[in-house]
Amino acid sequence: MFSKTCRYGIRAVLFLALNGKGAKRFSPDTIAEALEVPRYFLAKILLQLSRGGLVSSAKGRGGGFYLSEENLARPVIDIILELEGKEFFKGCVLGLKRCSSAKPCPMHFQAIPLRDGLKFQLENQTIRELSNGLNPIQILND
Amino acid sequence: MFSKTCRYGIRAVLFLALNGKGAKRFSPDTIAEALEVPRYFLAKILLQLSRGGLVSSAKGRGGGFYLSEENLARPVIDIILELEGKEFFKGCVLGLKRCSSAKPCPMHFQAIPLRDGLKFQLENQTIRELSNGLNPIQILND
DNA sequence: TTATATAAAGACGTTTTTGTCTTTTAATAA
DNA sequence: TTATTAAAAGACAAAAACGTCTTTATATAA
Ligand code: FES
Ligand code: FES
Repeated sequence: MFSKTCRYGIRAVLFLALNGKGAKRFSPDTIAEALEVPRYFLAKILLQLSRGGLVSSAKGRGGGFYLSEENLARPVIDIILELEGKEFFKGCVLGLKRCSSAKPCPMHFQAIPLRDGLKFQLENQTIRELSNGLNPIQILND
Repeated sequence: MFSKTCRYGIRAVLFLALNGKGAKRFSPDTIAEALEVPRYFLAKILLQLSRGGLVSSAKGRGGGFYLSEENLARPVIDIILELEGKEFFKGCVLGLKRCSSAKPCPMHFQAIPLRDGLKFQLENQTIRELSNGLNPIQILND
């Protein structure tokens, strides 16, 4: 479904949402240890998310990653588009050049409504909303 | 969504379903040219499908790939399970060790119903059914 | 029996994804 | 100002996915 990059990224963002009360900052190492994911790899993902405006960061002593109000107000889908690419929810599931109900491939009407359904949900839910009422253990590996 | 292996494989199976009236056989080259996919790569995919009992083949002069009655009666999902692996429709979309509604990850209730919906459709549709009423151009690239 | 056509097997190469490590830049505390 | 801390940048490497090619086995036709 999602790449490891994307899976780690979503969980890291939610980790920040759940633990960041009071302007706390977190290093990639701290997050990676909590989520049990490769630390250097996660550091790169956080950097990419930072470039995409999905997370905020501060350099130097006392610095680290965190979520600003703006970050929290972003729709969840933006995490996925940033890490999987802008085309993730576009195009034919069988890889054909065009995708339309006018000339549908054999799987079009089975797959596209479901994909569009997920897309709609993620477009209309902010990171804050997704993290609300979430138990911190829900992003942990066991 | 699907890997290239899986996308090429599904289209190749449907090519055989649509063109195989009258016990015709097709070489990987013929199929690859029609579908505009890499021929040697497709040959490997067809071999894997053959091992999985999704397509049939005959060696030697006049041989090639085709679909038997048994092949046509297989559910569409088996193509995907063969080429993506048996775990494709299983497990947590965020990669967590366990997936259950008892301890759901943040995306569980958004993603799992949709995935299960697609799974159910593909389990309950045979290759023959999927190919019925299909226009051959629907598996072509343009 | 011989030539030919074809799948099967397997070696090899390229690209993308995933993962690791070191060096540089910048912010803060003392 | 100096030491320390932490993100940013970038080099490197392993694994998986994607793709190509050659050789071998086998069935059919002549
Ligand atoms: S044409 Fe293939 S998914 Fe729409
Ligand atoms: S727990 Fe993640 S999808 Fe079910």
